[in-house]
Amino acid sequence: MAFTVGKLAEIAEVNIETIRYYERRGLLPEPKRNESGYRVYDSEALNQLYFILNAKKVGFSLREIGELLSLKVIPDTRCTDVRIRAEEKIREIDRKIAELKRIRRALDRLTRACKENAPVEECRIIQILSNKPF
Amino acid sequence: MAFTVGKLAEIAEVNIETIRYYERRGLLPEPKRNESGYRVYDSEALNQLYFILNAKKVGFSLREIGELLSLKVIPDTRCTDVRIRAEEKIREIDRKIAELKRIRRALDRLTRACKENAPVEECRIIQILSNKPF
DNA sequence: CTTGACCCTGTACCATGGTACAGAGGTTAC
DNA sequence: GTAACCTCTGTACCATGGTACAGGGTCAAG
Repeated sequence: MAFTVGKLAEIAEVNIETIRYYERRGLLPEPKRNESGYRVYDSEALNQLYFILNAKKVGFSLREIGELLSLKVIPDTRCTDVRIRAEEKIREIDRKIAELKRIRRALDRLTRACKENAPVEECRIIQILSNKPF
Repeated sequence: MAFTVGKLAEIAEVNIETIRYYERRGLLPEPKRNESGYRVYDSEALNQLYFILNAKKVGFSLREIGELLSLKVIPDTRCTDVRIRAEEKIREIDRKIAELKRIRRALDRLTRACKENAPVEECRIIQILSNKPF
């Protein structure tokens, strides 16, 4: 139930430096220290680390994760406050998907403009991209 | 038909430092200089700058743009060689879209787990994210 | 002939998310 | 008791894509 930083890193499958980095960023609380000044973590710290890693996986930046974590300390915070952020993130992801689809269509048009065997000087893809954007 | 760097920046609507940065990165050729050592650009340089900006917009990194540009100098390059890169980029974008959709679904599940008025200590979103990832 | 608006080079700095030391000290195994 | 391995702090470095000076020179208007 008590880990050193190396053990925590091993369990969470994360670089040891990353843990110290998260601590510096204020995402992990400063842990207790043993007599030699070594960091001593408990399972709560492990869960908070998992939270950071999972929140990252669903698209939150470290700054946003910090904000989510600080909600916990603000008195009278409701689950809704967390949910609102998740919903805003969903909208952000939807915007990104739309943007990527737009790009995908543009690339599709470009590849269709390609006359396979033309020398690169006549490459329609390059020509189109060399024009002033609208 | 001959611009200074400031004029080029104005026409292409890009920061003047960005142009010098692209030159350092080898994306823009070193331009001619006038008697005072000022950079002198022509419309070909403008088109190459447009190419960089447009290629960026369709998702190519500056490194990849450099590779596309160097295709032009390799003898016997065909338009297909450019097209192949565009198609690889399409696949990359498709992977990104799929990943974002996966994330979106995960966030959807999380928000549905939320019991609106629960205090943050009982927040299901936070609880789920605090578990070991699969 | 001075003021303002350019341009030059070189270097430092920004965000983001880490990673990699160096140089010191602590712990464990044989 | 010493080698191998852990941890500590502090700082530097990585990629990516720029942006912002400082401290100089140049040029056009009035």
